[in-house]
Amino acid sequence: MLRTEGLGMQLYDTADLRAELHQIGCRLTPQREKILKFFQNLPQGNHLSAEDVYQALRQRGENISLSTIYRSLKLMARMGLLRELELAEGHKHYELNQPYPHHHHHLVCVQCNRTIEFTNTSILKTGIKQAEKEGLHLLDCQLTIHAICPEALRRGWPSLLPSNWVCPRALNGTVTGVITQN
Amino acid sequence: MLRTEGLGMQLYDTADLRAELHQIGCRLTPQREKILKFFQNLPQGNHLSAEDVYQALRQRGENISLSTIYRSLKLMARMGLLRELELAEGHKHYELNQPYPHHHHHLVCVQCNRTIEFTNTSILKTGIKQAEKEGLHLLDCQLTIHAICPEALRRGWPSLLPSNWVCPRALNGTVTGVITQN
DNA sequence: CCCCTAATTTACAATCATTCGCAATAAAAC
DNA sequence: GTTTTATTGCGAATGATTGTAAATTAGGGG
Ligand SMILES: [Mn+2]
Ligand SMILES: [Mn+2]
Ligand SMILES: [Zn+2]
Ligand SMILES: [Zn+2]
Repeated sequence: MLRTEGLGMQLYDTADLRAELHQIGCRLTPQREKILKFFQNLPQGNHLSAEDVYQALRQRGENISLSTIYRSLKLMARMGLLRELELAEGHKHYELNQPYPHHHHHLVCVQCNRTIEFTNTSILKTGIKQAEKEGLHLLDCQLTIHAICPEALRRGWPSLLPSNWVCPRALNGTVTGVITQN
Repeated sequence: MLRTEGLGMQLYDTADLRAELHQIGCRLTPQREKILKFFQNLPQGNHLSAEDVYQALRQRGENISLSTIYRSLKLMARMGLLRELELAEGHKHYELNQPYPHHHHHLVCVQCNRTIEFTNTSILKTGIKQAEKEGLHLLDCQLTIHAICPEALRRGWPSLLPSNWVCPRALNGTVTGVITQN
């Protein structure tokens, strides 16, 4: 569910989580609590796969099974606590769902997967309007801009690039935490 | 590559396809030609998986292997002839890439997968602007609005719905061909 | 036309993310 | 505490997609 309050999920505590879980007939478990807390303490701009979350928690000594990670991520995405993203990599990524005005979108290079976040309020308005027009309840609204680094283009993309070729921009990591204004 | 000419892909014929394939060191094969023609003759609003394309062509007596379908769809998406869509179903969908002003976006119910297309010119402008700002080459730009039918909400979503429950709206098919104006 | 070479197709195996089945465990309602 | 039923964890299963290697074919140059 798209959250329209002005507060971030950081202020969403254990009691709130329990309440919201109970509302839909679910229970608060240590696993669910830890997973949500983990996302709440993650720096902005991280987009993690289920496997990423699994490894990160395991390193902290938490031993939550991968199945449970998958189940929890899906549940929390449905509940609107997390956002499920389809970037360009063959697996889903998750981030904390930050309501308006922190709601944002993604620009991603299909070659190096570098991902840049940006905000744009009119897009959310479009989503609200379209859902209302069709009589549906809005859950999320994501503009994904697929792009390609000029370095890759010069090397012959969209033909196959040499399998060992890595986009130089990928070196800064595949994710930037900077949210640029529209 | 995002195509900005005013013509639809319908007017993209065999010679054009050959030329564009040769430009990137690829060959024109009967398989590729048939797959593109298939999409060019598909009614607006269809979003097909690789398996869908495979079955449809097979029914027409064309025997193209599933592997080839996968590879061709990916190649043509890279070339900008097709658009690769991440709707809500666990597999990719493809449609003919219609350049501006036919460029459109999708509103999809995460329960019944009903998909509604709509146009909005300002979103494409946003995509162009963001890609330029970051110095990347724009490929595609898709607003995907995730929503839920009120019928599903009333039945308890986001808790698990009875496994046999089907959204009544799914009966009209999961896709509508109508493009509504923004 | 014919030849040559590299691109492509094909059948099939393999991979990878994700889900499922089920016995064991543990919330939370009473 | 007891009971109920959601949840976990494990391994197996699934399903979309990709890889492999041999056979085929497109298309450029004679
Ligand atoms: Mn993000
Ligand atoms: Mn469409
Ligand atoms: Zn790149
Ligand atoms: Zn629905």
